[in-house]
Amino acid sequence: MVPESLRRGCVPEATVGRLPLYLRALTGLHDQGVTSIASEELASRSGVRSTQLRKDLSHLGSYGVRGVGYDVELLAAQIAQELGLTQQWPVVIVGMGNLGRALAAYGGFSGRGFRIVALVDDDPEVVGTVVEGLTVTTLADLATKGPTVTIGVITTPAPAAQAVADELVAIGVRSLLNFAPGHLVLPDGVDVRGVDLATELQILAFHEQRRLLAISTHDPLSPAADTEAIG
Amino acid sequence: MVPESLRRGCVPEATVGRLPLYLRALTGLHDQGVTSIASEELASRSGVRSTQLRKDLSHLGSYGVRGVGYDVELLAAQIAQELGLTQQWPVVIVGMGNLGRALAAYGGFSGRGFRIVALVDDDPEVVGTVVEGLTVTTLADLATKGPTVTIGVITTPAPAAQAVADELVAIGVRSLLNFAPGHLVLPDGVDVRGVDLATELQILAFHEQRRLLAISTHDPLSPAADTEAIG
DNA sequence: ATGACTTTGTGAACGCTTGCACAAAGTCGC
DNA sequence: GCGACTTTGTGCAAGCGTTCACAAAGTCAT
Repeated sequence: MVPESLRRGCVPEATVGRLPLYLRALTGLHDQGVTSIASEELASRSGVRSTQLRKDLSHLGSYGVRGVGYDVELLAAQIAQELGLTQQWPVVIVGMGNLGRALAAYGGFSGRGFRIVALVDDDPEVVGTVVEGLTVTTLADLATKGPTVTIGVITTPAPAAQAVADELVAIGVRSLLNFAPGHLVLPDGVDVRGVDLATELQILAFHEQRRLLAISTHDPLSPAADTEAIG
Repeated sequence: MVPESLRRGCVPEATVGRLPLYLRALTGLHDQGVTSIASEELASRSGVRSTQLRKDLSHLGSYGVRGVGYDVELLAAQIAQELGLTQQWPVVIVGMGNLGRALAAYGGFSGRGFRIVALVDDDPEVVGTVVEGLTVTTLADLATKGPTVTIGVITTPAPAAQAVADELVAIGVRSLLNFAPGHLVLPDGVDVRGVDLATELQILAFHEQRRLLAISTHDPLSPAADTEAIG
């Protein structure tokens, strides 16, 4: 019942970030009828090195068989338990714009440990309408007569995000996934993960520029430093 | 013209990931009419420590004034240049489902260094329709008669993502932002960033479970399990 | 049963990232 | 002009994460 990791000590944050990768690869293998897999193969399907995979799994306990590999089903169950996916976490999406609707329509929630139990917006035109089988409510209604929610997903415009986050915390939500650009300041104990399109693109742009500069810098004007460093 | 960092050595990856945060905070300050800011204040608005902010900025060069702080406009310009945002990178979105449309409608692209120049789908019903002022084309048409694109955003269902990525790389795209779950395997030199809703939620679930277990483990029953598991 | 082979699990080394302490360098009041 | 004060920039140490090398522990053919 209690995850192995609580006995073996805590799981490093970097490992936690990769467990979902492994779990996804494992469920894919399971669907293909594969019952056993070696760390080398599972690692390449997850995009990591096999040594890293093994060390990550070692934080959960020893569920592999030396000389053979891992039982797909068993390992998937262990990771799912570690991630707390044996139960269904109730999720609320706040902000029924394009993105909020896209997420509400996304089917990958249920069956993976999450269920959308409420949709929220502040536009009177939108409140009361039915989206994906759920009636959109206001935040106030969610607080008073809505279902209990554990995870809040914020898909509002940036200016509203902080106020929404504050209200969600006020009704007991401790885990937030924020799609609005900007940094939320919240009390300790609240877990926020930000997903920001602009940030991701800008990181790509940085590397893209590096590629271009690396090429164009081949013609000389500043070569003195470079050539010394190489040759 | 050439960013300062090319002379001062390379910028750490962790720093690159935070530069967009600083840039966003700075543009916000600029809009409010603030012209100068100290590292302490800028750091708290970005959600990092001031020492970290200063070290990050030191990789770009010295643009602060001791005793005063940073010139908002100048620093923003420096970061923008470092990230390669002085030009407009042409972006294609592949997959005109809910998420693809949401991204196409998102206004935060232009003015921040990116411009959507093409929308792609493979559904004959969708190809030819106009979304956000752009006519949806096929990948084949993009390759032959489409505009040049530098960054590809993949919002297709998971099974199609790998094939789409391969085709994008074939027409010269070297930077991909993948919203489809799963790991893309691509040649060296291609930069992929994955954004996965399920992964983010599962990381939140992990911490949420930790919180709950930390409370429920206060009552004793589990210590026995320890001895059993070990012996 | 046994030896060759495969694969896991892990201690140790390495590199990257963060945080600290402090010197350097400026402003501001007088 | 000058001293007190503020804030930046950076060498250094601690912590975290990744990779390497290898022993431990199993399978499989014979």
